[in-house]
Amino acid sequence: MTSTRRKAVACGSSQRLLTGRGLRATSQRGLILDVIRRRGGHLDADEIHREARKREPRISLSTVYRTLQRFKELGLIEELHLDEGHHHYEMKPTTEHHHLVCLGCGRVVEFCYPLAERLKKGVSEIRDFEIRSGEITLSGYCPECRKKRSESG
Amino acid sequence: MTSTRRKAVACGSSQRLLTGRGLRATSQRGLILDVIRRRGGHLDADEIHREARKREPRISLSTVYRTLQRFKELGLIEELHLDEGHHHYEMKPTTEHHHLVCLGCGRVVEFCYPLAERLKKGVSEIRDFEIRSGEITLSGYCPECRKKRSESG
DNA sequence: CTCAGTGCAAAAGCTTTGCATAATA
DNA sequence: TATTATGCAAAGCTTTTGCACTGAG
Repeated sequence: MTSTRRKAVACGSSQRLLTGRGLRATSQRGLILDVIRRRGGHLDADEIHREARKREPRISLSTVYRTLQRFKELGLIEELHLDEGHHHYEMKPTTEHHHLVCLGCGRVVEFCYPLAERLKKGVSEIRDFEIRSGEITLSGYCPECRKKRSESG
Repeated sequence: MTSTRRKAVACGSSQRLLTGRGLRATSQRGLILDVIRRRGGHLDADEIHREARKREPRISLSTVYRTLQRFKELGLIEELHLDEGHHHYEMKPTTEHHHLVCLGCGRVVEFCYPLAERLKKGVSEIRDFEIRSGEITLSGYCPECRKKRSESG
């Protein structure tokens, strides 16, 4: 117990983040958390897996999925439904923000908007609900793509 | 051309709706449009297929998917990203509305909110974008489920 | 030591696609 | 008649699951 022996385990801060919430701190979980945190915005499971593999080549895609699931349950990350076929994930933001996707270049812009707060005031259907989460997804064309479109089409 | 012969084809109004936009009017398309229109709210592809089969048992799921794709491109219907694994579709609403999903019973409540309009005014990141569509998805607990939850622990 | 977590492979959804046939314009 | 649309079956993607093994507590 008092030895100084170390294993490849989730590093300091993430270790506490995990064990403090009843999860075992494994190197994989620490790594996945770090990948999401570092990139800072809407990664999908496959991207997270590819990135994680660079540092721990044997990590499996199922571990990524299972971990994302746990993190989501803990409220550590958020699952986004930006577009079609699959999900994106990002660290739970400290200030509530939402996403705007450019239909031309795929670029994602974030913007702040206190959703629940505003809706609670103005929308009667919502008053009696206990809102747990909310997501705005906008799509449109950014200035550059709008320019390209008007030139070529 | 002047004959009175009729085939099983998309009925009156939907026929014009389709041919007027460069699509061929087929019985399947008319049927699918009718199913979505009648139910009036967030059906998924499989539900549409099952419903359509009651009236035209040979209609295939791929036709449903291909048709939904076309309708979406034409702006006839809207694709919703309410939750996890798959999409929902509904007629393009005349008044802009969004969705609130109960995490307890799965019930979906609609509410009106002129999204783009309000955001354009208040959110600087959005000003230069040409917004094409926007979707708010909220989740939470409805009054009944909240009650159940507080009773059962 | 015990049980949660992992890797692997296989399965399970949902959606798309290739191809021959059928129907529309 | 020239395309476009359909049905069927097969493939493609993303995500989940079963199982034996490993590692955290």
